[in-house]
Amino acid sequence: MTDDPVTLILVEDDDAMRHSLVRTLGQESDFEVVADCATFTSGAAAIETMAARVLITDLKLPDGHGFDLIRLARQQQPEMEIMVISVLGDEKSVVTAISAGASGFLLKDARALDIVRSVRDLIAGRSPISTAVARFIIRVVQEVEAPESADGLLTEREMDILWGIAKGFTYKDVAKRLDISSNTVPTHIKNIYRKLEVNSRSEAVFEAVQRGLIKLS
Amino acid sequence: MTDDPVTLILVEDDDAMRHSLVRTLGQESDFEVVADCATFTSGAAAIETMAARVLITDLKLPDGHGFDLIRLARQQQPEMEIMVISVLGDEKSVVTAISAGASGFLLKDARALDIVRSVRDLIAGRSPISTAVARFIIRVVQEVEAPESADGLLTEREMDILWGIAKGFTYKDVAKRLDISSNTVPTHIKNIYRKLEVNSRSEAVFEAVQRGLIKLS
DNA sequence: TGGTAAATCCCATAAAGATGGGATGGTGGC
DNA sequence: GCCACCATCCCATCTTTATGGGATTTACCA
Repeated sequence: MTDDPVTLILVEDDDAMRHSLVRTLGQESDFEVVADCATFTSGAAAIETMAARVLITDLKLPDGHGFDLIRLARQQQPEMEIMVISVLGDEKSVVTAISAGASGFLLKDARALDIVRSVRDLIAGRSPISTAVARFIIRVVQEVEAPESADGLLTEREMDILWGIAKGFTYKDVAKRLDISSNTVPTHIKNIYRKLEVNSRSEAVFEAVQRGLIKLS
Repeated sequence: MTDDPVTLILVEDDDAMRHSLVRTLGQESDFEVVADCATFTSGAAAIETMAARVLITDLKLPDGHGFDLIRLARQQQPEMEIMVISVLGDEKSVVTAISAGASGFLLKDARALDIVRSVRDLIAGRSPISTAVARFIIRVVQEVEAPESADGLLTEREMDILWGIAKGFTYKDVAKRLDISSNTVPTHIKNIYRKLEVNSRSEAVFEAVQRGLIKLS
């Protein structure tokens, strides 16, 4: 079967590296490098003017940041898969690139074979990531999904009340929803304030979110 | 140089798979499998009684969940590197395992060579992750670190006010802090409410946090 | 130049909240 | 059996909010 070729836009300022990539990728019969750019400007122009399946970009470009290129691509062509090939493997670069929209991240020491396979991984919905940078990504996940710390501080009933005020309900509304007297609500509120060391609804909500007592969305 | 051997605890209920792993890992002269267990119970016992550099575990065990084994290991031996080798590659399993403390995650189709190299990656502080599961991890990072979306919705001044009410200040307090009339504050509040489509301070705070307008901590 | 948006100020009123007090019944541990 | 904690209810008072109006200045953009 002759599928549509996999179209690629390549942005890499180092000439030797770029030529090498073009050659490597070009040897694949079903790959087609539709644009190879050495600058942020030309890369942005390519993204804005021609459709492609994959964007491969460096992060350090002479006239702009690769991050912005990634964001532009996300905006212009949401279906495009984005892979970073960079020497920058520090935590900030990695996390920023990923959160900007990159789905793959290879360090520049990757070999030719790895790159072709990585592109195939990418278009198959997988995410090729150099092991050296993956640790940074994992750390983010661990920190974020962790907040099992502060629980049990508030009682179940107090959580109900808290949820109600986060949603902007009045005492009366909350009382009606929980089917209790509207006189009872202020009592719980008082206890919540004492426990969270606050003294207003908005501060309580903020504090509760910060402590992970209230789950967003 | 003769370093200390890399000690490993292996937990895998499938006999064939476990024997294969023991054989593969044992062939490395500097590896030492100090315990190979087929159940959650024996795995937990091993973690609690003997020190090891690396834990390799399956997720699906006959008498308990691999997640709990990971948490136990984190608790008992924080320095231990944890790698999951599993057939379960769904989003929930992956994210749960990672946030529980795993630093590596291989699907079971990985070849012998990959496993040895992955263990070496792991003890070197890197994170071997199968490309197929890496996408899930990336998605978490993208969702979490993303909130660059709704910005510019509120003006700078409105953000000042919003920050004030999140901190529990009254209109008067906010006015004093920003050195404006206390009559001006309600005006901004009204505009904030309109823009966020809410009608109380607490709801505004909640909505603002949810939209990423207010950064926590 | 005219229009729009931001930021400031003012006033008034009804609604809701914050906070003090006190009280009852149930549950679970020591 | 007593004590601590939870959940419930009641009341009163003062403060703060929510919301409606209307107004001015500045600044930027079409």
